[in-house]
Amino acid sequence: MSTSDPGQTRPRRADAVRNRHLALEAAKSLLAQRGATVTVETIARRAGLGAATVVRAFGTKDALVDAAVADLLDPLIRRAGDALALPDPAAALRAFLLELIEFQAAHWIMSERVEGLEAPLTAARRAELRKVASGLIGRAREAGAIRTDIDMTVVTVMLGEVTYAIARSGEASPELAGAFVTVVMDGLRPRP
Amino acid sequence: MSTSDPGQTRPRRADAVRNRHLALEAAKSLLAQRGATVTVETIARRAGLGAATVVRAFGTKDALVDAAVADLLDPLIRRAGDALALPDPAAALRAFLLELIEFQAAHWIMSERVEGLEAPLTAARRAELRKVASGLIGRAREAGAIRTDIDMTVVTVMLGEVTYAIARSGEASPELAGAFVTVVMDGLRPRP
DNA sequence: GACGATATGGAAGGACCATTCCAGATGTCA
DNA sequence: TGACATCTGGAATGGTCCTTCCATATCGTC
Repeated sequence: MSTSDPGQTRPRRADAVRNRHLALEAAKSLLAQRGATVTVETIARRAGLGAATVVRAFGTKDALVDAAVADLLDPLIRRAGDALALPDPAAALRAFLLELIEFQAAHWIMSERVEGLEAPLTAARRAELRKVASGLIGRAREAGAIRTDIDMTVVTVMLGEVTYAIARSGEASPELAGAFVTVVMDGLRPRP
Repeated sequence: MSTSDPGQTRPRRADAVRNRHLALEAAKSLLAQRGATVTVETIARRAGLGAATVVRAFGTKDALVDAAVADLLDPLIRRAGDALALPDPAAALRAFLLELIEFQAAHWIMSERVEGLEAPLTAARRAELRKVASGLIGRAREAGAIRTDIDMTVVTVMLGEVTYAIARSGEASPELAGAFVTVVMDGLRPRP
């Protein structure tokens, strides 16, 4: 389902497009701040719209959340791609981990279980992110910066869960994040 | 407010005591399995009681959850205490971490944010657990098994969050848990 | 500028859930 | 065994929230 479907359905009215955008931005901001418990009513008020309008623009609240989270993930994916261009693979991985922690700490909704929630857009972005992260890890491994006695997919899962955890803990101070990344990177070094 | 208050109020009736126990056991089991979203009605049905009876036995659903989670934590605290008696501090810490992961993986509710939930009983148990864990970490540190360039409270927080994260990830396979503990323990070793 | 298609939002609908009520059942104690 | 305080659970209550309705407003086009 792409944004425009020329030939069959008429294009949506300009105000509908604008309102959809307003709703999405409001949702992104509030979901990041307060998580998935924000009510549609709250999102609508922030966007300066009626609750009915917000829901109608996406079909259901769940679809709105899906779209908003997917949108939030976009810049993170882009920055992970940028890290792939850095010359030092180990430094790139370290930088990415720190960014991941910062991102998750700044986006409350990222730390919520979304059990059984139909979220195709979010799932696709997560897959993309995982792919880029695997690239970073693989590159560090090829460069000899990561031990090979542990399966690479295990390392990938581990880093994902673990940055999540650190981000979630209290205030996720830079000190804690730094110490954590140091410990894990050291632990991942090939054993002498 | 202690369980018995002799001299003032009469002791509770035997059936009330028994039903409270049934409700608590049902709650423990269901909370571990499905998390805090289980309804009072579900717990009541499992316990073979009416929903009103279950709520009345604890005052509110939140109080019931608090009591149940506190109860679930008890055996874990006991086993952590046992680990303190092991001769090798590093091995004791490692064993405790593995147990912690297994415990959290087996108890869904342990991985839920309980934001703003009044939970004095649970808070007390968590404090106890943290104390024992600090003992384990401190002992390993004194034995020279843990680097000293990272603040010990940071290490404590880190290990807590991080076992949580690993437990939460998918099925928390023993393989993943083992790899994770290995990496973190290696990363925590004093740098050569 | 006018007309039809589309969009809006306040209000109503409907689902879910913790908690309270109360009439009847059950334990407790003399 | 009888009297009475306590306890029980089905039903009622009150609250929250997503979603749908529909009369009104706005847009797009001719």
